[in-house]
This record gives sequence, structure tokens and C-alpha cells, in this order.
Amino acid sequence: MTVKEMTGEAREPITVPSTLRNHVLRELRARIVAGRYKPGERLNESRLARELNISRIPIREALSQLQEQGLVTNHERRGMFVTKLSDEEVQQINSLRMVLEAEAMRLARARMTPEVLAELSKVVDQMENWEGELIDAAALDRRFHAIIWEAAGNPYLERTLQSLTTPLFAHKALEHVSNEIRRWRLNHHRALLNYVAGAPGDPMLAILEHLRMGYTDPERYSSLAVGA
Amino acid sequence: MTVKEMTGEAREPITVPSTLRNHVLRELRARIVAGRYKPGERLNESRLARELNISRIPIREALSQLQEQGLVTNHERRGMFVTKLSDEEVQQINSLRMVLEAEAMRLARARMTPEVLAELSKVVDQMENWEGELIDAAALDRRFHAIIWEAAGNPYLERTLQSLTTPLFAHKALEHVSNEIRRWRLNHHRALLNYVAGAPGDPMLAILEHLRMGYTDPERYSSLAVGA
DNA sequence: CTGCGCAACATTGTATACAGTCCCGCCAGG
DNA sequence: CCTGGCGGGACTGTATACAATGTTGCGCAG
Repeated sequence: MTVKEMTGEAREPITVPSTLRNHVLRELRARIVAGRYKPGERLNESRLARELNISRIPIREALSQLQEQGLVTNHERRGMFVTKLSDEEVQQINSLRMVLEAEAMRLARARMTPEVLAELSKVVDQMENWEGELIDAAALDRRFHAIIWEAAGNPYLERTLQSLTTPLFAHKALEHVSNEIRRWRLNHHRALLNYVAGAPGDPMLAILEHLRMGYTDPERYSSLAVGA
Repeated sequence: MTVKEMTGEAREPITVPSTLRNHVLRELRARIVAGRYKPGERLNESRLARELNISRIPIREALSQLQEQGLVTNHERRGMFVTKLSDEEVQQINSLRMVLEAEAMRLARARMTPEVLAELSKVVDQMENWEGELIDAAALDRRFHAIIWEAAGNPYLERTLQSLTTPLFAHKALEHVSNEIRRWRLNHHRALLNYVAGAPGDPMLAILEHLRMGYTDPERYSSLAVGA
């Protein structure tokens, strides 16, 4: 069976990965991040294989990779489960993320170009005029940061931030917050934009302000405050 | 076939992973880090399967995980190759590693216990009396940092540093340096030890001093110097 | 009614089989 | 001598088959 022969809902004509494994990898990651598979849920290989009309092999290999990315957790001989983050784990991830986001912003600021700035500005504008669904808001948020990660120019930094935040997005996909809070969070990106655009200030302060919006426990970052 | 039935050189009676996949994962990682498989070398699934007396399936799954860890690189329909780092990539990794090592040291210092300190001290003593092989020196180096990573108390920080440095060790496994240089590098750990033990100072400075010992290009870290 | 044991089923872990692609060398033509 | 096509072998990607473990639900004893 080839990728093109695959049936069902899994078509993304934009870029077709040439192996089933890569296709499944993308598809599963997208589904988990979108909240279609909820944290703690078991991912049955045979069922997935039937759904996608392929054998279990590419699915197992894709799951192995997702495991390494932290999106799923393997319980030996019991199956793969969507990773369920405890409050403590969320905080640990965020405290690490803070350090890396700050570094990304420093680097991005140093290498900023008008093109990237325009792109960021566009995203922030969309955020401020945002009226849509929760999932779209999360996508905008993710996109904003992704642009900065890439602009930082260090692929390893980019990859690390991606693999740290993806489980967070999966975790928050279910979370219900009021539109007001969502707007509040989104609007804070303007401050970050100003920083990477060259405004004076310490990135830590802006990011702390941003991430503490219900994401983190500020108490945990005393070491950062000292370092800044 | 079970793990116990496996033949050949692959026995590690300390902890036997219950699945072949996990066993192969450890074994391959160890071999790559030890320099037995050199960067750029192709890892033939069928050959490995014959060598380990198992089928290709557990090997492919282990390789999928190693790929995600950055130790091997997949070229579609051509095979898995031990990741070969360019000079630029080594620098990118090290520039990121610096930020994380500094964070780990701040956290470790804040949570330091006499037990951990004693362990670190023991390793540094071993370093200063070291007379053995290159591989042992690298192991000591790795162990010193690993203790600090764990003492920092953030599993994600620990995991990230591990997956960043492991390819570096594989990369450096071949490198030949004089005993003098090796001693010089090793001895610098005393300064790091002093910092995590509570001595005043900025971790960045000690780490910069440490990592620049032939590992990194100091020019790249202006942003850190500013932040520090 | 409740708790335990056991058997049938479901699912994972691994092996084997097969299909398509890549690579390398050989040979013909320029 | 060099170049380009082409055939055979080797290898990866995927499917199917089998083994072993985990799970579930039912019967039975207390």
C-alpha cells in the first residue's frame, strides 16, 4: 500500500510524506494536539490500523517517535497512552520553556528582519481581532512563538521548544477558559513583539508577564529573576 | 524470542529491559556514544538483526526513537546513518547547552544537599587523579554533568540536556586530543563544583570558561554575556 | 451479595514474507 | 576514455502471521 491509496479523512494534499510512517506521525500528532485524543486515552494500534487502512507496523514506528517527543507514554505490553501531564509537570515544562523562550527572543531580536517582523505583526493583529474558536486562538499563539523560534536561527533551540510546548498544547486543548481571559492572554503578545522589534528591556520580564497568565507559578522562577 | 535468549555480546545483567526494543535502544545508543559506530556510518537493519539474532522490527523501532533523539538520521529508503554533526551544528548545540547548563547549575545550587555534593566531589577527585583511557575521561565528564542535571530537579531539563549532549559525545568519541588538554578540561570542573556548592559568582562565567575549552566559539555568546 | 479464580478474548511484541526502490557494476555507444 | 542505460542484488518499507501477556467477564464458593 502506498500513501496515495490511503482512505479516509487523512488527506493533506499540501505535502504528502512519502512513507506511511511519516504520514501517521503527522496525523497522530495533529490529532493529539487538536484534542481529538484526550490525555490519558489509550491508542489502540489495531484500531488505528483499521481506521487508516494500513498495517500496524508504520503505526508502531510513528508511536515510537511520538513517545520520544513526549506526546505519548508507553506502558509495556499494555499500550500507548496520550501523555497526561500533572500540574507539577506543566510547571516544570513551563519553567524550562521560560529560559528557552527568553533565549529565543534575544537571538531573534539580534537577527530580526523587516520580513519576519511584518509576519509577527500580522499574527498579533489577527490575535487582537480574533473572534473565532478556541482551537484557532491556540494556533495563533503557537504560530507567533514558532516564528520567533525560527527567527532565532538555532534549529536545536527550535526543536527543543517545539517538543516542550507540543504536549502543553495537547494538555490545554480541553481547558475551558472565558473569552475574556483568552483575549487577555492573546493581547500580551504585543509586548513580546515590541521586544523582538528592538524596544529596550529584558526579555525575561515580558515573557514572565506573558507566561504567568494562568500558565505558570511565578514562585518557581526566583532563579530567573535573580539571573535577569 | 525473549531477551534472555539473545545471543552474543549484548548482555548487561544489571538491568534487563523487558522488551527487545528497549534493549536494542540501549545497546545501539551505547555503541554510538562509545564510537563503535562512527558518525556518517550506515546502520544496516538486516545486519544488526543477524548480529543480535532477532528480527528487524525491534531494531527499526529502536532506530525510530534514536532518530528522534538526534543520534541517527534517516534518509528515506536509503537507511539510517549515525548523525554527523557539522562544526556549525556543534556550535549551535553548545550555545543552547550553555543556557541550559547554567540554569541547571542555578537550580542545583539552590537545592544542593550534602550527599549530592559529596558525589560530585568524588567525581572531581577522580578526574584530577585520572590516568586512564579517553573514553573513561569522557564518561567522568558526562557523569559530573549528569549529577548536576538530576540535582536540578526538573526532569525535562535533564532530558533535554541529555539528548543535546549525547550526539556531542558521539561526535567527540573519535577526537584525539593530548593528555594535557584533557587534563586541563577535566580540572575545570572544580570551578563548577565550587559554584554549585554555594560559592558566589555567576554560573555563566564558570560554564563559559568550562565549555569554551575547545568546545565552543565564544564569539557566539554575546547575547549571554549581555544577559548575565 | 461479594470476592476470587479461571477461561476466553483482546492487544501488544516479535517473526516472517513480500513489494518497491536504490545502488553498483557491466556493457554499449559516442 | 567517458557516459548513459540497464539488469541483478541488496536493502528498506509494509503486510501478514504467530506468540505471549494483559484484560474482562462470568461462574462459583463463601
